[in-house]
Amino acid sequence: MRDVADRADVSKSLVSLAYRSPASVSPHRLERILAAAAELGYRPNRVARSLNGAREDFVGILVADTRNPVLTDVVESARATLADAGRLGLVTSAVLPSPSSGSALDVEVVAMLGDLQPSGLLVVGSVPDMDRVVEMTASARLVIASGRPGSRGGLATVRGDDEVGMRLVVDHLTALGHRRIGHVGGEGGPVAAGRASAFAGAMREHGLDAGAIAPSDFTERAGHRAASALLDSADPPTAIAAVNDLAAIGVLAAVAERGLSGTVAVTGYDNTYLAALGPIDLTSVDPHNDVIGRRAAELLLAPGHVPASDDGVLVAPSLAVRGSSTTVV
Amino acid sequence: MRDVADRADVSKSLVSLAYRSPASVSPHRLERILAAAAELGYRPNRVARSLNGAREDFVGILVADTRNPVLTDVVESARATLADAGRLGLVTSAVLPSPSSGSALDVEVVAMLGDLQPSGLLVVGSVPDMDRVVEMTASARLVIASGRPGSRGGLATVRGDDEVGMRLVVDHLTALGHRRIGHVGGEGGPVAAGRASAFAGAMREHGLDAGAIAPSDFTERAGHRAASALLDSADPPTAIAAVNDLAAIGVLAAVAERGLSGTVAVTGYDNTYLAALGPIDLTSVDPHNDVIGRRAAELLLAPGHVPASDDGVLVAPSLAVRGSSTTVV
DNA sequence: TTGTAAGCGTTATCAG
DNA sequence: CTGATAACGCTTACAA
Repeated sequence: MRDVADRADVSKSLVSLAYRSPASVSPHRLERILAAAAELGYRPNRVARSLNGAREDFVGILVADTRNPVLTDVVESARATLADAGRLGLVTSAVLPSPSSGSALDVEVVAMLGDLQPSGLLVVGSVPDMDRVVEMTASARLVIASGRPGSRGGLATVRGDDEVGMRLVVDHLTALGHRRIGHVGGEGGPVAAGRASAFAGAMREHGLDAGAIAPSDFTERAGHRAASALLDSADPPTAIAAVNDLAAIGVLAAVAERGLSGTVAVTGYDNTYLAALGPIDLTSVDPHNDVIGRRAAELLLAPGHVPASDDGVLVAPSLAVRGSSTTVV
Repeated sequence: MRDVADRADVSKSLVSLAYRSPASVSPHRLERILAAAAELGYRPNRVARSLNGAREDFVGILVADTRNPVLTDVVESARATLADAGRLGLVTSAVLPSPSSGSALDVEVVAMLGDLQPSGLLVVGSVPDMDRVVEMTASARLVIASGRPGSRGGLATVRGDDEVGMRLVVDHLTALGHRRIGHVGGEGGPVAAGRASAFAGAMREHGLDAGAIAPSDFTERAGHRAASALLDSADPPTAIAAVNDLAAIGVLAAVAERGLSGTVAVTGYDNTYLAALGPIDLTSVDPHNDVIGRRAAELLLAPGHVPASDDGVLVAPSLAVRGSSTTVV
């Protein structure tokens, strides 16, 4: 910085000022400063900036699971929104596989991010030990996207409206004439639990029996097993709504094994690119992850305090109808 | 740090030393220091550490595409290896979608990472503008995993051996009796080009004609179109080796549309979880991304200079045989 | 606008 | 092991 100042024949302070508030530097000196910087290949050191108390002008993005396509969709959309606003988004992976509980917060990474003093923090997905995160990044405005519903009160949250999503599914299936509809899911975390109860609620709204819920988590194998149980029961459903796309693929296999393809309708959830693949062709609820990411980034960018309503922002999903649910009963 | 020193009744210097080389601090003082730190909730500020010239004891991981499952597999494996060695791995997304060329280096992120003075840098995938990256992170030892083959000379590289991979495919298919084998791929970058020429080489080794290469990139749609061209030609192949799993899924669809399922063998590449899905059941080359990630991390961890052989480290793949290629001709 | 000086939290050096 | 001091690259406050 001193070199730039010398070359531009101004003071070190003015160089600093030139980057932080260019407007308050006279145009001709500003130009000289930027020219000198360009010649010297100078750019302000962001780390040094972070060292003094002031919050830095960037947003940290903490991802719970880098392999989950739902989360990476949200992340990329948020990042693009931040970039459009000229704000840097630093994505980091927050979770490390642990021998004991399967996965744990990567404390070191979060600590480092906290030391960087980001002005905002976007947590994408369900990160363990949120209390720790909040504590270590106290400087930042916090928004959670696609996280555990209602895990921590008082935190701003943006997520898909699973109530509406499941209602779309049940509306669609009943419109096709289905009455005996099963659900495969409910296990593996609060998201699954929420979708199961949303399913039950939607069924009741239609005056239908919501008893046929076969426990499954988010995996293909579990979906297959749960669907097998439903299909082999005394009163098998004519349609099955799965908790996500992967489980739905397991359901499709169970249906195919019984020669029921095209007879039993199947739906997934999340509308990942899996659902659109030719051999799969799965009707699925699209939570609009891009919108979730964008809204979350906008909350972080907005001036003032982040509104921390209890429910948070709910993004309305839509239904992507495909071949797996075209049978009319 | 001063507070900890006071509480533990030692000098500030010793607290610093306690964290950087615990062995050189007498056990009983060390214990007192750690106890004081725990009570005060103190941890060394990593950012302040990075500010003075010395390289920091962590590795930055730059990912070219967070949505590419091949790359995230490599990243997670590298991260786990680093964690086992007690080394922090900070994953960041290096590429931002750009209006012009589709995607561009996120210079700000790389600059920030460079300012953090990582001791090592792992670049996963093909990142644009590597010269820029090298320049901005001069402090770090650099290793590239799963990157463009031979893009930049003199850089340490770890990647899958596509020569061997394609030979495994052709060996497998010829063992099943196939003679007319087509390839779908060759477009979309140097990886595709390399696989296409590896395919041609393997065919020649078997004394077969390698002429049937239909241009396709890594997408399902392109795979479908290319396979359609092959299958509708005068002398259609009895087996098709695709450049990756997604293109292979397009190939499967083209095969199915012509009522040739079970007759025409299909193989993919990368052995992503797609290939293992029930309705897809695709034979695929497994590049062992976990090994690639681990080897890359080990290069970074090893003492001394990173060996920068021109070819770099080649990891031998294996073949995951599934239903899509069980037909015996 | 300028120049000066203090401060951010650490590490490094060095004489005691 | 201590204590003091300088340095890392920047921001900020203040007096000129």
